[in-house]
Amino acid sequence: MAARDGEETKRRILSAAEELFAEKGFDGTTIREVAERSGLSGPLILFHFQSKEGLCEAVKDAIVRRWQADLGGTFVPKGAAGAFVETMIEAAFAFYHDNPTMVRIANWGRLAGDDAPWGGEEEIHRWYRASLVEAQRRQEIRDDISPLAITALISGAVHVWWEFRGHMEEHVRQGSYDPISDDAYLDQITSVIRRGLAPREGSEEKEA
Amino acid sequence: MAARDGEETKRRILSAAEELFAEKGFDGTTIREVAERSGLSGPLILFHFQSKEGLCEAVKDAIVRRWQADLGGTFVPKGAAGAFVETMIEAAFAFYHDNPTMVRIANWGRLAGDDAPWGGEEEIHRWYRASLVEAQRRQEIRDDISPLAITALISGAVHVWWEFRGHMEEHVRQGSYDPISDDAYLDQITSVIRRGLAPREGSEEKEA
DNA sequence: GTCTATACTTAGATAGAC
DNA sequence: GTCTATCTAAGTATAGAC
Repeated sequence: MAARDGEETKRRILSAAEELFAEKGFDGTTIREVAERSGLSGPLILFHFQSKEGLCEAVKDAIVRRWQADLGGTFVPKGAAGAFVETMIEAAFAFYHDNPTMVRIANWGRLAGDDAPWGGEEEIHRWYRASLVEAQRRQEIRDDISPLAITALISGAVHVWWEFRGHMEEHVRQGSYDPISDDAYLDQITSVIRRGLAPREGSEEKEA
Repeated sequence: MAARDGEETKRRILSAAEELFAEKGFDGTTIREVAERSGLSGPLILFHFQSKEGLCEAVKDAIVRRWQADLGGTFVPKGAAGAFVETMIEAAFAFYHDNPTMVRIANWGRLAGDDAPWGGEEEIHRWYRASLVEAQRRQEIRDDISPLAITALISGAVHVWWEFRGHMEEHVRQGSYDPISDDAYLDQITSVIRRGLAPREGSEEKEA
């Protein structure tokens, strides 16, 4: 069926596999399913990627590569001085929005015990820490909260919003909560976190 | 091997299965593994629970039942008026600490697309919402943040701390962050969230 | 209630023709 | 490079003795 073009074939396989791995996890996906979705045969997949394991690694590699090519765009605002916390929340929020399959594949992996950082992740966290420490030095945010706690608080607020989405929608449907939009949520947590991190005296910051 | 006591046998099976489901997920666990860990035979497991599916449902049921029996203890502080947000953070934090297998099994399920609320979860969320709305009415916390956003912010901060633990430890190990203790994290996020939710004027609350 | 033996199904992977 | 046919291993589940 395919154009007898190795590179194109590999791309097709990777694309189908990434979708399926995101949906059902690595263990929950069979080579046959990847074959079906890509319109190719199982043995051809193994021909190009040696084993299922190899296919998984290739998918992760492809995601990381794509992500790194994109990093300049998403994370570059290193200059943004005063509003670093807002920038960080926004970037995390946008990241989850823009990379759903990567997030889901990472989630499957983490549950399965894979705690190793992905691709350029370390670099980003070092940048987070450095920027937060710098903001603390400049008294732009409180210095009695550790950078790790700030990062976790922000990551958590964003993670839950996107990853518990269906679950929270159930609660909304049952009348436990009133729904709010993505933008409203982003604004509201930004406001809470920003005010919660504002230094004690004087520095009342203007509200958005 | 077992004492030919059906109830005791079921308990053993459920216990082994719960551990394994938490570790590896439902799909990632085989009946043979449950048999091995419980010291019983595969067919005996199927005799008592009909199918693997039946075993999974039974494990979930057992967890929910245990949880509900415990709810009075963990979540009862309905009286705690002023400090509701603190109470809520503490309860969530303690819950993750005390119920690791339940949390992991719920995580596997959610990733696999099971968004239905568990057991008495709805009740708890209705209580959250009601308590938050009441606190807003009393002007104890800001009323421009939706209860859903507050719940998500708190759940997220707690979720990430326990569920990204190994992952964050990797970042600490690589020098991206300085480590902090569970208690320090709990104190710090409580402080940030509490201050972030404090009403605008006058009501400067005393710090812990 | 519990086990051993085994049937049936599906997964990953290989052989070999084209 | 790609497919069909097939092997082998592993999973769920059943049969039937004890």
